[in-house]
Amino acid sequence: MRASRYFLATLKEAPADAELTSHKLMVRAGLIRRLAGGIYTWMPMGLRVTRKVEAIVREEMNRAGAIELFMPAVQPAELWQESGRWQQYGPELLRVRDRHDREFCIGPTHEEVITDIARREIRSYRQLPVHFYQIQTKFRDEIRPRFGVMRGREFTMKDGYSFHANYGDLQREYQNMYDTYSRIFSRLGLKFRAVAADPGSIGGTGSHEFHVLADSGEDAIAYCPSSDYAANVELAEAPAPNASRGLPREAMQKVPTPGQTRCEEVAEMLGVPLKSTVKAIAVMHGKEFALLLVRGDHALNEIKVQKIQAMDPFRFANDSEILEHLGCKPGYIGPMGVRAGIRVVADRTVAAMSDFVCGANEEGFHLRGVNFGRDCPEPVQIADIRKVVAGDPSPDGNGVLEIQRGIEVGHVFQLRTKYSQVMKATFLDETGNARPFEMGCYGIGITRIVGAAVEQNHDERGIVFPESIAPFQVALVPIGYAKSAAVRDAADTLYGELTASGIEVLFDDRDERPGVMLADMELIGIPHRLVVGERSLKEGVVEYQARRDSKAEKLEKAEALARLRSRLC
RNA sequence: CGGGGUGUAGCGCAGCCUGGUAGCGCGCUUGCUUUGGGAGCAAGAUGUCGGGAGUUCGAAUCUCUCCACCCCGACCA
Repeated sequence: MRASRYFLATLKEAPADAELTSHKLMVRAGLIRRLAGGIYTWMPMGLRVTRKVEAIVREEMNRAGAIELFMPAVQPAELWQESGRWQQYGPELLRVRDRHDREFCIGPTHEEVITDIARREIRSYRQLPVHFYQIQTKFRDEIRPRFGVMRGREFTMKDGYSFHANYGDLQREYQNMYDTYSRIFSRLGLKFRAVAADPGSIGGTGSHEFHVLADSGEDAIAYCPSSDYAANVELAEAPAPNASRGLPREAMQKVPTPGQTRCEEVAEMLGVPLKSTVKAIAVMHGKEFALLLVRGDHALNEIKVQKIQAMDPFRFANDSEILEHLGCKPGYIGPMGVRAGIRVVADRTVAAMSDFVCGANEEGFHLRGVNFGRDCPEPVQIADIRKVVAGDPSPDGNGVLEIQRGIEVGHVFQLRTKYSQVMKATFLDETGNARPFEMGCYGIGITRIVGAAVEQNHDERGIVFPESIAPFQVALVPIGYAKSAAVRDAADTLYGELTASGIEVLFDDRDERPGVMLADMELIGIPHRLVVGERSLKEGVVEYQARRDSKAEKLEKAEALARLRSRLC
């Protein structure tokens, strides 16, 4: 491709609304342009990248035996009412009406449509198993779109749905997809990790997420370096401490802590370790008020709370509810002297603490030397309600956990019969009985992968695309293209030879100043670069530099060609 | 939805406090010079100062209101 006939949309400065590095770089490199909040145009250069991601995903899905189809983006409300999600999904589902006032939604996902296809088309176990997938535009009206294409409202997703006669076969396909996804992310050239996940609102049982590792990722992953264990921190279990609770040593004592409302502040003021404080979090479950206790240096895991009995759903109590039930404002609350009937749920770690510091339920005061049993009642309920932290023992019993951050780019679920049952999608088994399909569901965020790839691979000069998804493989930069016949001849010839070998070349024939061309090629992140100029031509060489190299290498033209061919063809 | 912030040329910003001719850098157009890391000189074009209402002789500037966007918290590929 000659740059003079293409469309480069590079920018020196990033728009002010971009926060994340990858977002800034994608805009600056001319990959994307924002149309509205969370809605982006894929510019020519960016589209080339997404097409490459799609191609790899498509190839591997086909290899794995899945069959591509294409479902409508606009879906009738009736289907969603049938599955119950028309009510459940909430405002994230973009609902529209047609001219006859019939209701539709713009599909955020396609379980309903594919289940409808299956119940119409598949009648016998002889037609099973089958796995359909598509690469399609989804729309989710996110509460807060951000990070450019990483959390957009409109995005491209590969979603696949498999149908099976029995659970065993679903498990086989689940493993097949787990392996396929691992191969896809490896081919994309990304550092990633597969982790056990919370099945979340889509429902079902087994579930794994695939995360591209990046410090700016929105998710935290707990993993164990000495075993295979890896899980989203939302899910990772914090085992009960080994040591049993120590005996009380201190007498309980009320201490003034004016203005100190956070555990950190109280610990510092009293000169005690943060680990010996207890943080009380007031929540409401319907009309019921409850107190959750976690150690001062731990964080509440809301997903785990959601899962404990009679706590789903819950929300944080507001100041007036706290005042009503504890007679105190937040910042000084604790389990001491709470009215009977208020449920106190202690984290496992807290339950094993003695001589701890907590709020006195009196503004400006905390208590130290507090002990369960002696000073306040034993907690009504003990549960795992905190987020794991680095250094926690691994739930599989091998070593300790580390935490790293990731960007979720893939998710595999075992849906089982969640949709087939409510939507009456059945087949006849060997004995002639109608049974609901066992279903699996497998998603990959195509456009998010592009953002994640940039987030994981960039430097101060711009994007460093993995070879597999770079918009072009080679940047050919002639210096003095218009002036020098020698340069022009050499560059044109090289361009012809590379192109003839099937190599994708961005030939910068704009006759810009060298700095402009080099900076643009680096910003866009093209992995290989050849510079042709009079200076090097006189020495009979061209200059080759890989995007990550710090210096150019002088190579004879034939050698440069041979090297690129052996690498890229 | 709650809390914080920003809207001025295509992009990045100043001007606003203290009302009085709409500015700077980049980009864009034309010409000349330049040509190995985002050129120099000269000449130019581009604005409902987010919208509306109000105060005032006069509003980018003060007041009210609406809107959009961004950042921090509840969602997910």
